[in-house]
Amino acid sequence: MQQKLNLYNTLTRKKEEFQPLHPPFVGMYLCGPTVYGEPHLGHARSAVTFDVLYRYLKFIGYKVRYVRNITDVGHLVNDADEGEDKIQKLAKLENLEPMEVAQNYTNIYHRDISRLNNLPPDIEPRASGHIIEQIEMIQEILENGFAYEVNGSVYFDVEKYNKAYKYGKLSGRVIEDLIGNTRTLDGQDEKRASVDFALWKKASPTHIMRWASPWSDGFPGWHLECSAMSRKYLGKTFDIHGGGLDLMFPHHECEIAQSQASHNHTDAARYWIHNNMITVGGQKMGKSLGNFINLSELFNGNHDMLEQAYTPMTIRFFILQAHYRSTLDFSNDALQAARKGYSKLMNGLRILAKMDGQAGTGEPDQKLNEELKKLVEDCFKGLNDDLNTAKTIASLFNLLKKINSLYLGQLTIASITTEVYTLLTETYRTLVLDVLGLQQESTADVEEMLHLVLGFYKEAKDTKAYDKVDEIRAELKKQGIVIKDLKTGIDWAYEE
RNA sequence: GGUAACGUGGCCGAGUGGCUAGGCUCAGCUCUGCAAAAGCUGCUACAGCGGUUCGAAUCCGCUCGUUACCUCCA
Repeated sequence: MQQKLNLYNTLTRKKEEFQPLHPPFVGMYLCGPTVYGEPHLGHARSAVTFDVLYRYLKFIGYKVRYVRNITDVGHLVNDADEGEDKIQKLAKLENLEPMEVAQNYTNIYHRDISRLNNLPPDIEPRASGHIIEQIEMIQEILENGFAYEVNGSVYFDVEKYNKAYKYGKLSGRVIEDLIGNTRTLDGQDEKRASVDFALWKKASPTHIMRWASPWSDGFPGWHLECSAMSRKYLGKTFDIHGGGLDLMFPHHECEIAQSQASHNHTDAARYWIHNNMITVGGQKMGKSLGNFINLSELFNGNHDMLEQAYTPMTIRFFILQAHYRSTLDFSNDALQAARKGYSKLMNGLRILAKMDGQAGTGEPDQKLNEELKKLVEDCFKGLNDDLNTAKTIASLFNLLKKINSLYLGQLTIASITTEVYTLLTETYRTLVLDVLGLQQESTADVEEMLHLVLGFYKEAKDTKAYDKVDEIRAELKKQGIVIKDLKTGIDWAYEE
């Protein structure tokens, strides 16, 4: 590997050089969405952050298996609902099959997330498709003595686990504090301790999402799927586990406990990576506060908080120009600035394409060549330093300044060696397109453009400039468009 | 209450001891038929108060303010 990637590991609270367990292979698991609602800006941040990590790992030579789950079962609404499934609750309201709801939101998630040019994961397992694996895992935990059964439900014994291992090592939680602070919990709960969490819940008679198990007809606990599925596809120990910062506790903490209690007594993932939240006026954007903006709303501009629509690439750039571990504040101003920054970066690509083949034809300017090499190196420094895309984008802008100057002749392109020129263009193109995953977004409207061209066409006909008329026809035909001179006016059609 | 963060110029946002972050906005200049684009220059910074240090936005303490997690949450 040419590049040394350092990543901040939540487990150690330090930046560490990334070294996979079995190079050149890398296993990466990301907690995906619970499909009971449309994806919002927060989902996008998580997806984009880990998409860039995925892309960069592949770019520096690793063979990556990227697993991102779909949660379509198991999350509880809250304690008061006594085990009613989030997805099921919605299904009842809308009179749909639970799986229909899950499928619908899964489709929307795929649609919106892919518009942001996120690569699809290599495996996208569904919780409902891995009930058997989850049951097996519960059995292991029971056999190892870290769980107990009550009335057909199985709970994880956190206090017992804490004596053998240490519960709370990811989030820095101390179990005594947790117990002390949750004493208000209802007394009729089946759990031995408030900190215990469900591995299997017996379904109430009205609960329609249910599966058979050795304990009861029921459904798996809400942290289990990730442990079971990451293990199935990545192994008992794998390299990277990612997710939003809000999943660190209790979700990821419970995952660690489950994995450790069920097998080998080793950590499941070696590097735990967490992206920070999107905020609105300093407050977390989230479901509970109701201050979230769905991706589809961002794309079409239909939301009270939006002054206009923003394109997918504007959103992607907006996310990338901040470091993933910082909170990122949403505002229209920030998005409008992102749009311009994005366009600027894209214009650089167009200019580069026009300059090919002009370098190395004159006397090399040693100083300039060295300067350019350094700017190229800077671009990678950012990525290697805990995936600091903000830094990398700043470096790309510095590089772009030189590219623009070369293009305008303020710097002499002939004095750049072909070697440096290749390095420069390759770096710029690769980082922008392949690693940051930005893509050209056409703002031009074909109909509008044609309207303009047909105006010139009519003008040429009116003035009997038939050379011009023929030329316009020929050029449009190359684009697969034919002009139709009708009695009623001028029209066009796609060539058949 | 427990735990963990954060507070950077008009806006967004990097930066952990000394070297220009960057983008957007604004002003000026170059270029230009006029523009635009691009380049160059400039403008408001490191919440406050102390301390450590030759030197701090960066380390330490206190004060003020904001937030996150502790319940589902990307």
